[in-house]
Amino acid sequence: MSSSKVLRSKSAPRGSYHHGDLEAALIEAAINLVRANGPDHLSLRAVAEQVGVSPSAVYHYFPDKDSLITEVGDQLFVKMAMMQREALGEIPGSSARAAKARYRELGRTYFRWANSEPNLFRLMFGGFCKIERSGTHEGEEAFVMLSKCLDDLLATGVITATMRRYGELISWSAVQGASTLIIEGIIPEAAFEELLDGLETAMRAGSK
Amino acid sequence: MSSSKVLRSKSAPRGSYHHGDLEAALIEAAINLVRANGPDHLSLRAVAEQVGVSPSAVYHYFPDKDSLITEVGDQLFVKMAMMQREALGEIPGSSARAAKARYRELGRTYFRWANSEPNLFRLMFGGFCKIERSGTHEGEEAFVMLSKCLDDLLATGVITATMRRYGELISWSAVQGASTLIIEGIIPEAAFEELLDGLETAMRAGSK
DNA sequence: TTGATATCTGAATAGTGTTCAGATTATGGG
DNA sequence: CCCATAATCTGAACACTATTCAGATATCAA
Repeated sequence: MSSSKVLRSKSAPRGSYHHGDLEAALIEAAINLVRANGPDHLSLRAVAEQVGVSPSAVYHYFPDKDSLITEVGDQLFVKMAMMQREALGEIPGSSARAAKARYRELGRTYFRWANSEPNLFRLMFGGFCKIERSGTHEGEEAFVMLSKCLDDLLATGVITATMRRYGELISWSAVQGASTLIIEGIIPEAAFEELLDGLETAMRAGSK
Repeated sequence: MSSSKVLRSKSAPRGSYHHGDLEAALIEAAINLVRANGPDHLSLRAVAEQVGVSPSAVYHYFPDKDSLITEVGDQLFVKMAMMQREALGEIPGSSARAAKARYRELGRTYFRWANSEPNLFRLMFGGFCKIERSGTHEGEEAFVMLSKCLDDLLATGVITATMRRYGELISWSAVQGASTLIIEGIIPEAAFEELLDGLETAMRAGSK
């Protein structure tokens, strides 16, 4: 089959030998191919063809295929944090009601991302990208947003101090797990809202 | 490199043209290769070579590579349920203490499986195997074990009736999610015991 | 304009999933 | 026992993959 539409960055001279911003174009093409075909089934040659470049050109920017995938994963984590930030921005206020709404929206955004782009979610959490992690998440934006959200829930009396201690771990784990179980067809989609209900109930009255 | 030790089922005539129980041998070899190299990077030809058979022989038992992987996934789910059953069997008694111990051991077994064989866990929950699921889990053994465990916790007054309602969903999701986050190196291993503490605290006194 | 350097190509190698005609072995009926 | 038939497996082929490397092409600095 003939190569379909070729993607070039806006600042790239069309038809020139040099591409302009090949690295970014390769990552973008890889994201689209993973989205369509899954993280396994990603072909380096298909990525190169999408961009309109020879397969070996890729090796000037990435030592191998796994490095490209890892870079893609990195960008996806950034993108996901951006969505969380945007979601939180739309719910201002310091009332208990607002704090609860922020907490749920944080979870919903996480799940919506997983459910709308399951293949990207699988790439992020399926052992494909080897990102070196600190282990502690005090600096990472998404974790900080969740922490602040829990602080607000504690301050407005929605959750107990005891449960505040487990807040990040339980919330993150449960939302991550439910997302996986749902996109893999193991539990129904409607289970997610039920999980949020359960989480809120659980955190509300964990024994002090 | 020369093909290493060839695996044949015990009842197979060594060196004969026919294998004996090729299907089972192929699945076993596939499991070992996935365990070592990850669900991506599984090679049909490597599976065939392990068993000492030509690549095309595989196609007499599986229409394609994905079908073999799906079959492997199926068996892994059975194996996992078996481990849960064994773990529960070692904790008899109807006291609250025993019920709590069973609940924790159910979670620990789930996590131990994931943490000791991350590549098999990734195969099961990474979108590799296309298993057709009912959606409801009333018949599935692992789910039933968790349900009974929660019934005992309710009967012995460890958890409230309100939280009993969310028991399966929260427990399963949280354990699944924590397992993923830990084996992918996103949170530390020690977080799992902390999660169990948090779960128990949360379920103990959810508002009635 | 002229090196020097960054960027990309073309061809080659080794390995992949999959198909299919045919070789080999087992099985059941006479 | 022997033979036809069916089950099982092989070998070669095809199109595809990641990766390497010598060399072609473009950009940039002097």
